[in-house]
Amino acid sequence: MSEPAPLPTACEAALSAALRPALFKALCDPVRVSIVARLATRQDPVAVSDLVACCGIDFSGVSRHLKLLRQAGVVSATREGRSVRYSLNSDALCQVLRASADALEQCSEQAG
Amino acid sequence: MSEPAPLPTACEAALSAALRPALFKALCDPVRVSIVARLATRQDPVAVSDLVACCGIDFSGVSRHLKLLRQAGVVSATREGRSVRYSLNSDALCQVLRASADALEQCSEQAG
DNA sequence: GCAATATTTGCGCGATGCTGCAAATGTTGT
DNA sequence: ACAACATTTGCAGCATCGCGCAAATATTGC
Repeated sequence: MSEPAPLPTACEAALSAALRPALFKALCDPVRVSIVARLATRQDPVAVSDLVACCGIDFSGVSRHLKLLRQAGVVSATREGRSVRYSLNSDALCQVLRASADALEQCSEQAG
Repeated sequence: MSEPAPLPTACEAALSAALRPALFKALCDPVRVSIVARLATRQDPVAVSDLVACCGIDFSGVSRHLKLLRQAGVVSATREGRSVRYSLNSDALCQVLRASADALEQCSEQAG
């Protein structure tokens, strides 16, 4: 009874939950993608001022993008002296992307 | 010479290319996610009118969302009589999501 | 406390996005 | 050709987003 057979509705709900708009919203802007790409290549956290170069926009804009990415769980911030250094949550991000793919795959397997 | 050693820049570019904003833009709207989730549970293509129920918005809006999803390569459309039936490109979508995760992973492995 | 440096936040502007309504387009059957 | 049904597109309103500039906040060193 704890397993009333997986209904189509169940995996649909699971997929709907896995595909969280907030995450994709974080990755749908070119500037944010370039920030993520930049952070991905650095093991050590990077200061905001070092990210400005790869973005082509003002300090403030970069800071805002980073805030959004942080709120989406994509990056983490730690203060170090005067500067705030950001790092990419690679593992978490990979996991979420793969979980989305898995949920999708499971749905379509079950459907067909 | 064809392999000048993989620079950090190379995987950064690869990741930047893998994380195509257009795809994520397609998935950053709740209505579109529900459409994708709905289509994922159906092996056979679904008509627009059958998708309206799960969206809570007007016909026209659903049609527009489907257009955007189609342009992003997420769904495919085929006309069948009066109606146009949409189906999810599950395999392609899975592949893109996993490719993103792989590119990300490769970058962070190379970095650290 | 003050100046210097690094980042965040407030504000306003222009661009983009989502929506409903109505009109246009495509398709079938009479 | 015409009516009925399904979908798409044009239009306008409203919200949200991304941006630069300037002001505010945080931290360090004198």
